[in-house]
Amino acid sequence: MQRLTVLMPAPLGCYDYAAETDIAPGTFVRVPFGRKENVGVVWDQAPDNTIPDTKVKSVTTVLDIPPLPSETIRFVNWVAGYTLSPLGMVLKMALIPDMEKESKHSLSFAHPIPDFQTVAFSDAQTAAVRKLIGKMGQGFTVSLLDGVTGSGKTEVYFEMMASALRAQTPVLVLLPEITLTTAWLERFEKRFGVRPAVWHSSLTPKQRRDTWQAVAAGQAPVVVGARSALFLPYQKLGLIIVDEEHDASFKQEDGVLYQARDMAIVRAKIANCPIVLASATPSVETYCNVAAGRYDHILLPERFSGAVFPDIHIVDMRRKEKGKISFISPLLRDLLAARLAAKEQSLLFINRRGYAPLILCRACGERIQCPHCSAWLVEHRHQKCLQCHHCGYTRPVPTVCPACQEEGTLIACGPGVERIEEEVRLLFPEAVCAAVTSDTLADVRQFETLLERIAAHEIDILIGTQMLAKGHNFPDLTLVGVIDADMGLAGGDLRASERTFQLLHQVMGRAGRDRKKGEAVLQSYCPENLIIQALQANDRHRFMDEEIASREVLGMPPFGRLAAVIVSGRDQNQTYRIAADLAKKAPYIPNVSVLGPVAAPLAVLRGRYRFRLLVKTPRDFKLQNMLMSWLSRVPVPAGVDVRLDIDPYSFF
DNA sequence: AGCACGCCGACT
DNA sequence: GTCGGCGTGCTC
Repeated sequence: MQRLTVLMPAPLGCYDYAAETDIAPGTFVRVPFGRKENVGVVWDQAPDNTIPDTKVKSVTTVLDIPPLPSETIRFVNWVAGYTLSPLGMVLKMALIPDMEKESKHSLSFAHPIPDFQTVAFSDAQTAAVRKLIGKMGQGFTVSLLDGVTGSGKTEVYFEMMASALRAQTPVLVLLPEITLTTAWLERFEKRFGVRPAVWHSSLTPKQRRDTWQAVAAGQAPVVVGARSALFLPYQKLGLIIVDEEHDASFKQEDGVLYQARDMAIVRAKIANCPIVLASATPSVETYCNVAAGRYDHILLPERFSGAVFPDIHIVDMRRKEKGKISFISPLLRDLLAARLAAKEQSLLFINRRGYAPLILCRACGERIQCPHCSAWLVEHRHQKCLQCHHCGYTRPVPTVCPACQEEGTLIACGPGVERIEEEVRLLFPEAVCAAVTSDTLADVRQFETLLERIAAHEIDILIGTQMLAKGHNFPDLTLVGVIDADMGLAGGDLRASERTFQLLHQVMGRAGRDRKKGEAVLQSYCPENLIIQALQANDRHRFMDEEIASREVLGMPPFGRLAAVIVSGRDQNQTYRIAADLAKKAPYIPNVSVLGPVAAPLAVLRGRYRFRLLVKTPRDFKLQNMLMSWLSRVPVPAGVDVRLDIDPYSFF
């Protein structure tokens, strides 16, 4: 009898089992677990000799499923160790729900044709292509493909993919979920003659199963997916592309907390293959890695096909005439009118859903709050209700103030998409406008229908959130208005400036992508802000250099490392006691600081009180070991939850 | 994560 | 007197 370890897709570690013969790691097995039977994977960990033989049960069946590749096993181990998540939780991300269910016909994706379409390149693009292709088959390398919107980044990395396809090695392309649209897939099909395999959260169970099995069988030459596609069972990856590398949505914020861009680099290292990060506005982290010589920098300097960055007008909203409640400045109004006259399209960007972010009583000052979260309720006039954007709580709009019972004293404060839409309809009743937020579009299908309507010029003025900011090319769109350019800076967290800069740069890039030169209007209450200035000058380096300098002075990432400890519970006092106990028992290590606890910015979320501690360490510090030994010395009662977020992006 | 066991409120 | 609420504890 052999003893081996089996890992199951549950928030647990490995369990020991007995088997007649040795079974190779990666093999799928069925094992008794509690009073049930589970599917698990034979793991590469050593058995635990402290478990007596009497407790060890036997493997029931060896399943006829292609074994998990050893690279996937190593990757799962690495991610679990880095994020301090239970191994089985990470394994779960690498499997599909009904592992035993067999697809009727094992699906294989058509092989993309490397030379299906030949593309004419500029000199800069040709040089970039040559450099990138030179990295194929040379082992692990990281390159930043850095080029503004319209510089032809996609076409350039398509050439590198063609090279991987000729070498018969699978390719993974990671995209932010929102960019993964028909438009991207059509571009791929035009270049390679077939559609790639796709992987994202809204696949049906059958599509999921078919695709997983095709990847495992080596029958998916190209997979295009959102972050979870990293965990598919690739046999021998030849290339990874991470497009829109700076996008904050690569950070998974629930379950296992991981940064998919960073994990993609780890995955490439394990596969010993090249990885390319592509962006028009690289993240501070990536920029620093380039500066330090860790990543190769491949620059595409100009906009391809003569497209140019728009002319930018800054409007100081502080000089607005008193008493007049208008969110659209006279300049923006005039430019919108000119676009309508010229039969061109405009986009108004406001990154806030609903009608107004706050309802205030002008008699008693009451602000209507969510009963479960420390957040204001947002008025949604279309749905005739107030909503909490954090927990989903909904209530009707009250007619009297809930605090002082006065009638007709409640006023809506600040703008949201719906309110801007209302103002636009008032100003331009003849224009066709469309509000675009996650509440007006139920699914990907509707979003794509809308994109088609925009492309067909059925809409004159678009009003929307960041859904509209990313990677959609509308040739007739020549004006972008940013209603509140300072909005994203309010929270003041580590990456607020960076995110705002990237988002505004991206949304302004929507204006005048082809031929026509566009215009952009930035409405700001703080026009002297560096971000606004750098955007106006179209000078990314000015912003980045300053941002990097300030991170360096403060020892913030990537010059130092951060980990957040989030303590939550229904009992405020008990929760705080645990958080305080953690702070008291924090180890003293030179250059390592433990800050807090402080009430989280969202102090109550879904009825749970939340306190945060922040660990700040030097760049090369072994954060995980310190966290593990620290937390093991603090007993946590049931009802209180302690979560770790390594390299946090969100500070709520 | 499941799925038990276990101890307190409204029902035949 | 039982049915069932979900709090806590275990699964090799």
